[in-house]
Amino acid sequence: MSRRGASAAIGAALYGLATRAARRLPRDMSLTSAATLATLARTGPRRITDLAAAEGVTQPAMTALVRVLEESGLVERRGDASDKRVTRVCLTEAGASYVRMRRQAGVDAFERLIGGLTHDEVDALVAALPALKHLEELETRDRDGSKR
Amino acid sequence: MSRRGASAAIGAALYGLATRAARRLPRDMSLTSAATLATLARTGPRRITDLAAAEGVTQPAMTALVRVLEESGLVERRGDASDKRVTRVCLTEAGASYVRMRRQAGVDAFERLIGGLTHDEVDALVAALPALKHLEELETRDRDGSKR
DNA sequence: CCATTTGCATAGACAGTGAATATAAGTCTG
DNA sequence: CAGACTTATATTCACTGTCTATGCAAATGG
Repeated sequence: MSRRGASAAIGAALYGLATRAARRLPRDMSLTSAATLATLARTGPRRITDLAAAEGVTQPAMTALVRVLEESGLVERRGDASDKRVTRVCLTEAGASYVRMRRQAGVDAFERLIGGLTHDEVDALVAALPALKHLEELETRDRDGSKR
Repeated sequence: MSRRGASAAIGAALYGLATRAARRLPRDMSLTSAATLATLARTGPRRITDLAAAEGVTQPAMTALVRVLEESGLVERRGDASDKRVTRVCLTEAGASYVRMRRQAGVDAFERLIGGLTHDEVDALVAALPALKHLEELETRDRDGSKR
């Protein structure tokens, strides 16, 4: 297969898998809220505007979202000493715990599917692990870069 | 790596990739609407209740969703001759075209990311293609099966 | 036939989101 | 250092998507 054809085939397979996986995510919380908690877990406290840009929503939407998360005890608001306009949003222990549980549920769902693969197929995926992790890193960088 | 550890590592990588990909999907339409159109493109005309179960929403939600899609010209309602209660929802040519465009956009996004991989990484993904397609098939079957 | 079941539509309520705007704090300019 | 501008967040209003509860018409089974 040509390199170009390979990209198209891999892209199609990953797109199909990703769209199907997206439909199975738990709906006890909006996708944006879950993504925001995951971002906080990954990068530490952030300001509202920063989070809004990272998740691709407007600032008012993020303000409302943070208010709900705060009422649920998943995040805390903390003022910034050097700039009193700023609200720093911090993950609480309950929030961190929620992120871990949700992530584990997603990983478990994939593990169940992997259980239906042949031994050779699992081996092939193990060999492709560095590539998958690299793709994830490239995606993260691409998103962060294009928003700033 | 043990087979068990392998599943966990692959699951984590795929989950991470899927959740990141989900956030980049176009937002000109709800996830459910896009998924419904994709289901219609994949399996042909379906009745409302059937679509609601397939997408994991209630029947009233699917009724409302189909109404919007119909107003946009992406689907058509057709009565069923043998059972006059039934509404068969059919994809129009415009709807099929939208599904193709959206899918292509998603595939393109992955292709761009794949362009940042090394040659060896691409080779590994090509070798894992059958496994990825098998996973997609397992997921589809799992969802269809658990809802009926 | 009449009661029940099935398939879809409607009504009412609520969460999430965006656009426009308000408020308050910081920063710059002359 | 006073006033204008910019930045960070909050508020308001409207709209969409979803749910639960319910209504209605067609099919089905004694």
